Amino acid sequence: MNFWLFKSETTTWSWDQQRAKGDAGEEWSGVRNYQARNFMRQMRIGDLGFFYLSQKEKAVVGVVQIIAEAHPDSTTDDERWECVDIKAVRTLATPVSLQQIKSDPRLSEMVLVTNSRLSVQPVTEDEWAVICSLGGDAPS
DNA sequence: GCCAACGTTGGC
DNA sequence: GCCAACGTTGGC
Repeated sequence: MNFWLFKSETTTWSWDQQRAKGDAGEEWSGVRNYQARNFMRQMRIGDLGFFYLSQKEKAVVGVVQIIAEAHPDSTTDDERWECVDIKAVRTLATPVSLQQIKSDPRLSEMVLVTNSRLSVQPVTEDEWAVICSLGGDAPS
């Protein structure tokens, strides 16, 4: 089991929209960055991820699960781009802000901190547990 | 709204 | 294959 982080903006794709898709989930389409795509290729069904909102909220707000492994991105004919499907699993009791993440020494190596522009990124098991704890959630 | 960091493109 | 120019992202 691996852990990931998906970055979105409320104005583009909100947590409410993601949750409204229910167990059917939705394609994480539109990624046009090789590093991000390569991480998606490594994802397996059942892996968990955080849903992070950049720009306005700047906080981890929920947990998602991979429900389909990498496949062609339906929003382009360009064969280079692939995406996975994810579904919302639960909302964190308390959103974990970027400020909190940056100020916590246990999270200083997070990709969110060291490479803030990467939109799909890996999260270590330790980082996963810390953020779940800060969010008032059991780390499962 | 600004700007630093980063990725991509294209000329050589 | 290098690198300058350009575009985009995202925190502040």
